[in-house]
Amino acid sequence: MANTFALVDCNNFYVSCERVFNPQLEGVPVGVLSNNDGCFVARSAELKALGVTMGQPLFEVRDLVRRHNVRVLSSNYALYGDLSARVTDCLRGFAPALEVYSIDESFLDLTGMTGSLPAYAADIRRTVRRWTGIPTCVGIAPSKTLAKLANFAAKKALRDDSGVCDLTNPDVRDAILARVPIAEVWGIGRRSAEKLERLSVHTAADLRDLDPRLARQVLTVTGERLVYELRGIACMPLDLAPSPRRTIAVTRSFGQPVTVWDEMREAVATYATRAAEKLRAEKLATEAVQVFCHTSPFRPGPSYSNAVTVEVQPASSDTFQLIAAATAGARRIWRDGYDMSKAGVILTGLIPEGKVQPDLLQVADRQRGAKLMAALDAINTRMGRNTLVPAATIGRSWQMRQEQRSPSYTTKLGEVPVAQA
DNA sequence: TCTGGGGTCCTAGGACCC
DNA sequence: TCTGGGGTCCTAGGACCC
Repeated sequence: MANTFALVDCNNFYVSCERVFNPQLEGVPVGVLSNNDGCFVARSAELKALGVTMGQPLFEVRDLVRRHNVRVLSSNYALYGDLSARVTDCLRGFAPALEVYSIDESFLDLTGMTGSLPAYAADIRRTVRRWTGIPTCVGIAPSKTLAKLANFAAKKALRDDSGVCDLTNPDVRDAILARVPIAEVWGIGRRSAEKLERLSVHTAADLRDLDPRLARQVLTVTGERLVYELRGIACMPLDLAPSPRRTIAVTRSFGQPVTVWDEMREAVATYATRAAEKLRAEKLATEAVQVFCHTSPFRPGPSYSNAVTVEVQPASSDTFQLIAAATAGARRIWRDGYDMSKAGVILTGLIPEGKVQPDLLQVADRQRGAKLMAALDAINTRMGRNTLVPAATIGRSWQMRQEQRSPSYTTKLGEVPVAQA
């Protein structure tokens, strides 16, 4: 039996989240910024209409923002993560199997479903809107790649403005594929689009009709798979139980350039602290800590970029051990005389906590450390993140800017909205 | 003045081994 | 002057995604 996938994607997700709690943002141009208040990462329809693009730096459009009174917000991931979970819960009621693909998208398995698929999709949209306040679009097709493409068609109203696009019918599919530019196909980025354009592949239909062997030659196996997916042959199954993750990263651009070692040490110690928290929250330990720092790629002056990996043996999730490894690494790549713009700590070599082979001579130390970490986590969970922090992380001159953040309406008791009746 | 963060997958090439 | 072949593992870098 042919597969049927539905991709449910939230519209302008971060903006929609902000609007749920602040109705004054309805109908006006709204943008949500990246960390450091740097670039736009979400735009309302009104802001897109003004010509602001995805990833555009705020400073480039200051004038436009003032002239049109654009509401500009810092990102509030606690809020978005919480609403995302509510949307997912709602979707689970509509399909026997579901893959959470990103914070604002899920694939649903609708294989074997009888009755009208578009009507079912319309019901999904209505229900999610009513239960969570979030608007969505739904794309339906026999492969995940085509479901993504159907969702694009629904968002752009290529067929109609119902917010739903069903591409299970081959005739409808052919007509739509011929209208979708190659760069909009899932998995085709800028570089691949350039290569394909040179081969006169301009639309999704052109790629579908390409010789799979040629696709493999130009774009490796992922390109070949894309050709089959576009032909309606599903090569990518639903990922129901995501495989264990391979890396944990905490990286930030600085609010201002860092030029002295002490500040770099504080920043890296802070990132290591946060990374260790994530590690313990997922019951993992790491055997390697990678540290990097670099100057700004956008600014003139001497540039520098370096990274180093420090082994941790035996594997650990202890904040103090990770701080020690990260700062030792950072010291090795640190150079005086540069304006460092960013640094990060990336934990590679993750293993489950239970699989760590402890050093027999240090079992007692490990147990003491584990108790300390458990106490630390308990206090920070109860009293709020950063209630208790290692001394090495104190000093915050390098911290990122976040001037426009909305309250944590759903995740901090003190910021829950109050309704007056 | 001001330009995000956190992931995955694929491949090529080097190290190492027999 | 002449200096194997094949396998595995690891890492760095490229490309892509949201």
